[in-house]
Order: sequence, then structure tokens, then C-alpha cells
Amino acid sequence: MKLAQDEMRQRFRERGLKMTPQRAAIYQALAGTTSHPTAEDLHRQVRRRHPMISPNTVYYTLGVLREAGLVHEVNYWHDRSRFDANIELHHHLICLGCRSIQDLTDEALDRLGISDQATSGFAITGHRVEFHGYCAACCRHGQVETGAGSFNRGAGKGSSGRSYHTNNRRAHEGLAGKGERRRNG
Amino acid sequence: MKLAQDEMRQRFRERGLKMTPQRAAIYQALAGTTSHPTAEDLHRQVRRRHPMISPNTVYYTLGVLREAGLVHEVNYWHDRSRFDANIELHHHLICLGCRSIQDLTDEALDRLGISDQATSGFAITGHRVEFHGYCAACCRHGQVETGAGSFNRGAGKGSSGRSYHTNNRRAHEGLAGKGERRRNG
DNA sequence: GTGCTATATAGGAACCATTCCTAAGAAGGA
DNA sequence: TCCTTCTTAGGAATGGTTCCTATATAGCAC
Repeated sequence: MKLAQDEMRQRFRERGLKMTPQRAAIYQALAGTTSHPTAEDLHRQVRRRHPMISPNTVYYTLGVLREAGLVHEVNYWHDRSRFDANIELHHHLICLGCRSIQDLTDEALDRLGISDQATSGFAITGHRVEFHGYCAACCRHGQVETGAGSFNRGAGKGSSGRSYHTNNRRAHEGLAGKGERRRNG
Repeated sequence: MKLAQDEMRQRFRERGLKMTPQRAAIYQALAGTTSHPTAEDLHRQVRRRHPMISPNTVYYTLGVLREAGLVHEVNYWHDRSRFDANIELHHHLICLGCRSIQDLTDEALDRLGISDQATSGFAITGHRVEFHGYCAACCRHGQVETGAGSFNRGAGKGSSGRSYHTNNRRAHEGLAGKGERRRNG
């Protein structure tokens, strides 16, 4: 959904946030997608209209928006944070193949509860359900894995999704080291 | 639960994993707690009996165990991965105060489902429910926050839990920079 | 408008959990 | 006992994110 400038300005003002072109562009970009982009994704997109914007500004702004309750941050893998401007209660479908995240709204899931005795003094303020599996595209392309424990597999910053397991095998096979990384500057 | 050596050896053998003292110590340490320790926590604990063990070995071993389906990895914040030897279906109580994670078992939650049309072609293989709130200890000590959007707040590697928001304020207040970090060698 | 002040931005350096690389060591089977 | 393969330790590297700082700008008061 494309947000009207006035609507955005009001949301910012209500929370005591200054409105700047960069800030507006970042929030607009996030509000305009349901794909849960990373900070880097957002930076790349916003840079089209603000070539000088720094990653730092994107991180800082996302932090501010998160503090203000205007965006959510999700971390299903340990590689990078992903963001979401949908702050209504909702749930997630997490694809183990391509790592995409889809929103899921379901009133029955919204109403989940558990007995006080099961929580032993824990005061619950909210909840969220995550469903794991394979998105339609991954099902079509046969990305479905059958191995055990496939969720939360091989993330990590320097690895572009390789698992720890490949650690030494790669060395023995003489594969390229740090050359073929994701980043394309 | 303290695992018998035989039981552990069998679990490893079933999955084609070699059994080493380091590996046994790491898995034993994880199986003996419900606190969802980090790799660093485990390294610290295992080092008491294996002073030469390297963090690398801990990371590698946890990766192997995860691949084999013997442990789960969770990433509720973007700071560090946390691990769990409980591989039965269960759910989590996540404290927004001290960031502790408690296991929660509940058969009704285990049976959650959604209609096929709501998932639009997504093939579900599993699910998990996360409840957010404040643990009993944090409730006692008045750690409860009332602000909006308090989940997933200010994580990040270099920050020891400080939020992005403090970025510039700290500079203006002239607080110490990188001196007072968590790590204690 | 103009001026003022607090906050935002950009850029560059730093941080540190995690991974990569490598050689030497150990487990488990023949 | 030997051999092969997987593990370990250590040290270097990686890269998402944060820190530091000077400069720029939003928003308010006049």
C-alpha cells in the first residue's frame, strides 16, 4: 500500500519523530511491500531516489521506527534482520527453501491462549505463530527437503547460506574460498 | 537431564557422527539445561573440563548436531544464536526483560492448523508458537515495559543491547565508547 | 521569513559473532 | 595395526551492524 504523505506525516508526528526525505522513503518502501526486506534491500531501493543515503541512515532509521512501534523486526535465521511495516497482529509462513516470509492473518490464531499454570508466573503480552514449510514456488521447483531438523539451517554472516558442515569438506575439495560471495557492491 | 554415555553414543551412531570427548561434552552441556545457551555460553562451560577447546569447535559441533537433527537453533533477537537439545515439538515463552527463553509444551498448541486456502499453496511442515512477555523474575523486579513495539528491540552485535536510538545521544553525552563491553576474555 | 536548537545524516572506523583456512590429531573400520 | 576420513585448534577473515564525529536540516519560537 502506497501511503499518502499526510498519513505518514501524522504517524511520525504522533510519535514525536522528525520527518525527513530519507526517513519517508525508507518507511514508504517498507510499507509498500510484504516481502520482509533486509536493511540492505531497503538501502538498495531507497538509493535509487537518494543516491547519497548511507546504510547507517537506514539502520538508524529502522531502529527509530522500531522503537516508535511503526515497524517490526524479525530474525528467523541468524544472517540478517528483516523488517515489516505491518504492525497489526499477524503470523508468518516461513519458507525453508528460499527463506521467504509471507504474512498470515487468522483470527483463530490471534486468539490463542494458554493456562496460567502452564506459564508459571510468566506474564504474556503477545504471541505469534510461525509455520515452516515450502512456498508454492519452491514446491514447484522441487526445493523440498526431507531431512530432519531442517529449520534454522546454516545461516551465518560470512557464509551466504552454507552450513557449518561444509566447513572442512570445502577445504578438502579445494573449492574457491572467499571469492564467490553474495555481495555485488 | 544427564544423558547416559551409551544413550548419547547411540544417538551419534544412528546419525553417522563420530563421538569425541569435546562433542560429548558440548551435547551433554546442552542436554543438561533448558536455558537455551549461546555458543559462547557452551564454550565457557565446556572449557572447564576441556581447557583447550576452541570456540571454532563449539560452532562446528553445534552445526553438525543441528544438521543431524539433534539440536535446534533459535534466533529471537539478532544478537546471537541460542541452542536447545529439546527436539520434541514445543513452544517458547520469551522474556522481553531479561531475554530468557522458557520451553512450553501444550498439546493444543501442537495441533494448530490453518485452512489450505489461507496458505495459498504453501506446504506446511511444522509450526511453533512464541509467547512474548515478562518472566516471573522480571515481573518481581519491575522490568515490565509498557511502550509499543517492545519485541525485537535493540539487539545487534557491538551494542550489548543498546538501541540504535541511543546512537547520537550517547555521543552528545560524551559517554565512554567501546570501553565497557560485555566480553571479559 | 529568520534564528535557534535538537535531532538526523553521511562517512569512515570499529566491533564481534561466526565462518574460513590449514595442518595436525583422533575415531572407527578393515 | 594401519588407513582413511572426520575433528580439532588456532589464526585470519568476513560482513552485518554499531560507534564516532562533523555537518546539515527539521521544526519550533519569534
